[in-house]
Amino acid sequence: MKQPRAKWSPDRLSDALLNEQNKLIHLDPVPLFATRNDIKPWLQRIFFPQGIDLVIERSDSGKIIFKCKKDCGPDKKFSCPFRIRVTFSIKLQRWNFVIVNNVHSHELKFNASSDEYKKFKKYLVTQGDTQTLKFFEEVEYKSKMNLPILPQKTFTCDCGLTDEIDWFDVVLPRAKTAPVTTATTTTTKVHKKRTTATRPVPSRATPVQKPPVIDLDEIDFTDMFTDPAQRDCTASSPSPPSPALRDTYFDNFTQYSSLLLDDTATTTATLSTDLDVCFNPDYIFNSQIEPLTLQQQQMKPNELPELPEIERALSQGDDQYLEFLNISEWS
Amino acid sequence: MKQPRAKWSPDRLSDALLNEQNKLIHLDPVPLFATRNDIKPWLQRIFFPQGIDLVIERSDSGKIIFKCKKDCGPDKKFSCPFRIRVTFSIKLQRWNFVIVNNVHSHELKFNASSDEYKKFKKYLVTQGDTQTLKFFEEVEYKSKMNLPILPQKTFTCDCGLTDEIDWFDVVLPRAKTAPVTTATTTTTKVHKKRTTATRPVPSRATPVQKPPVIDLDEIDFTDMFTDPAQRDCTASSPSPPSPALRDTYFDNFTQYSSLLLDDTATTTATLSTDLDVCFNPDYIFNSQIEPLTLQQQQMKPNELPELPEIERALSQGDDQYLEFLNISEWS
DNA sequence: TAATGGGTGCACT
DNA sequence: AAGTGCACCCATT
Ligand SMILES: [Zn+2]
Ligand SMILES: [Zn+2]
Repeated sequence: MKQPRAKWSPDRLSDALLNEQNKLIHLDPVPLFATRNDIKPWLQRIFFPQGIDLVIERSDSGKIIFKCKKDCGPDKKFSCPFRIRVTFSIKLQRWNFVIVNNVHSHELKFNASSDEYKKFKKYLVTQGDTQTLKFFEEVEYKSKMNLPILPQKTFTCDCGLTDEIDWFDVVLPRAKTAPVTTATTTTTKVHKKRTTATRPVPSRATPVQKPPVIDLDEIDFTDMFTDPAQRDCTASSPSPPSPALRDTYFDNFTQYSSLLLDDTATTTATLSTDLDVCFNPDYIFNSQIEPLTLQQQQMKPNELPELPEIERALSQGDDQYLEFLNISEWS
Repeated sequence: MKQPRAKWSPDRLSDALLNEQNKLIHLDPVPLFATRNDIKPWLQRIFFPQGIDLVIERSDSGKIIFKCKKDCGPDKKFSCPFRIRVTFSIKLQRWNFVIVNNVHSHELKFNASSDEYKKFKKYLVTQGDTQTLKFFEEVEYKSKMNLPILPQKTFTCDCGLTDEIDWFDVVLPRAKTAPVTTATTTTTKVHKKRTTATRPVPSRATPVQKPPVIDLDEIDFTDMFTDPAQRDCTASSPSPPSPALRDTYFDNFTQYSSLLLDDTATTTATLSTDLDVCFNPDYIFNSQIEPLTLQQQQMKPNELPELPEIERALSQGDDQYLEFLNISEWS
């Protein structure tokens, strides 16, 4: 495992794409797929809203390589390096999803007239997936109205502490390398500045090594305990959160950070409730053959636990990964 | 129709490939094909013995573009320009075969271990085409023995009039441009020198603008009327022709040349009897729906002449083969 | 399948 | 980020 690797839940895809431009992004958890043919639609379900039109570059019974569809004129778009490598693990009896080269040589723009998109919608009709169809009706509407498709929940702080703030712009492992005290301080700083400073988000079309952005989804637990079945994936464009709500965000975030940094904590439930792609968890976790375990059934989908990589590495004794995380001294 | 175009019967493929390197080669007549899938094996049947391993570059319901299979390492073989364009004519309700860019960027060598060839043989088994299977057994044998696969019936003359001789190296159109008198003289010259002068033929791997060769098939009508059913495509290596037979060859050639050069001649029937690829006309003209013409039925394919290897070696100056035969002084 | 040229998705090898 | 054989496409006239 030479290249830096980060694991992200697919329902936090936006954050993964924004924040891990120089790493392999391991998407996990993913559903079990009845057949190879179900994989592409599942990916399209989450990548179309990102403005990424996927096609298969190469495939066989144990592997599918996806890339961006070429839709431009002659060599207008140099070959885009973005890839998604989906491989079947015989040992684990499941498909692994890894995003490779998370950069693009072109603009990311949803295109409702795309050929792939039409085929995708046909597939949804075939599957009777009205939920997703409704969701994409909204996507098309936003696209036509020239509105942002994804809830734009990120903003930046120009307080000068961006680099420190950036520590929070991660899943767990990197946070471990920062002293708790610094993190706390930074959090406070962000909290104080958050309503005064805004800044345009850099274009996703060009690689950004250290995007100075903070994704508030990290701390957005607002609807954590609402019924997943009630979730409204067709909600219209998000409005800016109220100052009170933002305070809640940051309070939650602070708590969450503390929890994560507390090595005495035994629970690893992260209570991820990201709605970046307005996800329908039923679709993601439930759409395939394998029945949910009792434990899974009892959990509300948006409470599904996400094991931090560090937890996995520790439990599995993955020394290589621990060394990569630079936490060999961790105790 | 901008590019020069020449029409050749597929059973004279060797001549066409040798002599028309800067023209479109229209193969005609061809059988009627029941389905699109029958086209590739038919082409392979005649191009494998040429050392050309064909694959489909692009196809749809009304078109198949063939090119040489790439079997070399990375960019060792620059892309070969050779193409065969097969298109369905709605008007004529038949498939048209046109060879485009009759040059190659690589050696032409029969490869019995080729993947395409294996599939081709499977197809033959499927079709129960034992005749062709037997033929290719012979091809494989010759290949393994490092013997020339095609009857090499062309030879050259070093009398210094090669360029003029070249005028005969055509089907009808080009011959028209040469004065009859010159042509006649040249023919005589060739006749007198034929057993004394040899010269190596340039490799077919590189384009040859004016190959200084004369194809004796032009004049070989020897066995034109023998029974086709008797033809033996598996005949063992040919023995040298008798001097009398050689004289017949040249007499026929003279007659034929005169006919071609006579611009008052209205018929373009070439009475092709070429056996370059040890052809079974039944396969070519009969394997499909279309019945043989009366004229075709009256021709007796298996008496079509096959010139001995030694003749070819002499004519082409194939020193390697002559040395193998140890007959460099043969007269 | 008007004729004729090319792009590219993607599974085979 | 296998390389390529092949076919589903589209564009122009
Ligand atoms: Zn891209
Ligand atoms: Zn070639």
